[in-house]
Amino acid sequence: MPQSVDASNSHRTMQVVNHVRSLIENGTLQPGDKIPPEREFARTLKISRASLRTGIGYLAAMGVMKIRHGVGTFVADGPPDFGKASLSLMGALHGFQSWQMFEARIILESSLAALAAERGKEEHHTAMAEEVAEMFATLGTPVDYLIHDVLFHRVIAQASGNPILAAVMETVTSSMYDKRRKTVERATDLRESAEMHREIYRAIRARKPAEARQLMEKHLRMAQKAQGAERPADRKAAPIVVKSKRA
Amino acid sequence: MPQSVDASNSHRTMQVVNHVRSLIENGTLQPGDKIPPEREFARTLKISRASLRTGIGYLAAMGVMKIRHGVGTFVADGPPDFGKASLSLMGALHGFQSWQMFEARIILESSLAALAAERGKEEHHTAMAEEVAEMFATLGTPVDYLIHDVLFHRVIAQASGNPILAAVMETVTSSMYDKRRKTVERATDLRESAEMHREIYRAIRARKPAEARQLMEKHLRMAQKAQGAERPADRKAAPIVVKSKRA
DNA sequence: AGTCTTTCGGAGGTCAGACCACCGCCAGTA
DNA sequence: TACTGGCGGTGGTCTGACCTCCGAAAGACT
Repeated sequence: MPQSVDASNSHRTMQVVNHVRSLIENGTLQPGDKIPPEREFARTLKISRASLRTGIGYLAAMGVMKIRHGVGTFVADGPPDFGKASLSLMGALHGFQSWQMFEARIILESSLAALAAERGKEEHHTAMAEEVAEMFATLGTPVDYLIHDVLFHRVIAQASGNPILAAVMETVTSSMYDKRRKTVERATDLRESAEMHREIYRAIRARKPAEARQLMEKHLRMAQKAQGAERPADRKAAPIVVKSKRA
Repeated sequence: MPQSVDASNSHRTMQVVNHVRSLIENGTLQPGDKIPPEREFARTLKISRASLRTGIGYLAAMGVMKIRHGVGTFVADGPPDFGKASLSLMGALHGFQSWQMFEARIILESSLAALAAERGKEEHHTAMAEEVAEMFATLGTPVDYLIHDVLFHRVIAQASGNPILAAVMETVTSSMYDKRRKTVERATDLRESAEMHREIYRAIRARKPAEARQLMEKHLRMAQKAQGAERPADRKAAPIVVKSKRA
């Protein structure tokens, strides 16, 4: 596949996207930078403002740009962020199952935990410890507990030193957030959960990858069970379709 | 979807996105379906055609819709497909390293191989065998070889029975395609590569998850080395930023 | 009759310019 | 000093006309 990008989008849109891409690649545009106002930028590229906006919109949809009404348009600066929304849409569209989400999460996060155990720095350990402490402190308020739970996992992703995997994990987990928030409400054993997080933290801090991986896996499987999202017995295979890359 | 999604997008755009989402969720819109012409759809939603287009563009950027100039706009039907373009953009933006790509790929694909060994159906085995055969048949033409290489890995992803992981893998690998194509040109040991694929196939067919995982990992590590994308010695930690979910 | 060519309608793509909505800042006021 | 109103800049939306592309029906040629 020579080209790249997708065929779906039209000429002008791609023109904008590619222009921005080159600006980023040659360092002219850095994360957090503000791009020129639409009117001006459009004049520069010699296209209408409408077309420019289409292109910018495309980039914003992919999380590369952040638009702030009345302020300006900026290059994304925070941690990489694939379209969070996309997964939930895709889920509805392709009928992703809950157990598949968990499976993906288990695979990603246990590896992430192992990597974090290998590479985590002091500051990561500190951050993790703080979140664990917060979890114990919020055992009484599930909603708050969840926040620190999520944060804890996020720190681990950071500590793994692999932003790609971290971003993927973020995408997957964020699409489960809503469901978790409901489940957490009637959770009875937050204490046990917190305990497990603490163990994971210890394994990572002690630089024991295998142990961290195993504990994380155990933790997530338990969470999966708590949410009744186990994989059902065997299922019919989906029709095997291995499309050529060509559109 | 109560929570965030992203703050980046404006009222009308989200209106369109949410409308389409509900149409998909309640089954009115199926993969492959054609949505009404822009002018008509815009009238239905009581918004301008321009705004409608912004929303549709957003969906298209995320791979949920496919737009065909002069024909119409359709709901994506093929395998799930996160914005292929996005990763390469994000890569340029956040400076993803080659070794990180490989690391992600190794983690994903070895797990995928293990799952495929557990769940692969006859048809998957058949398809894999075919691709392996094709690989041996195209040892002399690297470009063609690569095609079947990619296809082989894709079948494994299919066989894993987890479309989410498959989609993620696809996103990661597709962003490496270009580089691989160059590397393959001067490859001297395609035969060895083909041989490894054959072994992986055997392990999967024999339903030996652990073995399949290990072989896949070995295979990819070798590919990584061939491309000189190993992880350098130790690096400075990135500043730890754990943003709250709230925008 | 069968096939190639032309035409045309429908669908998306682009454009221009006016006007609306939002945010941040600064001057003026209490 | 602290509050408040207004202004300028920036993104958001609308209208409506025109362009380009694709596919199929209609017509012409063999």
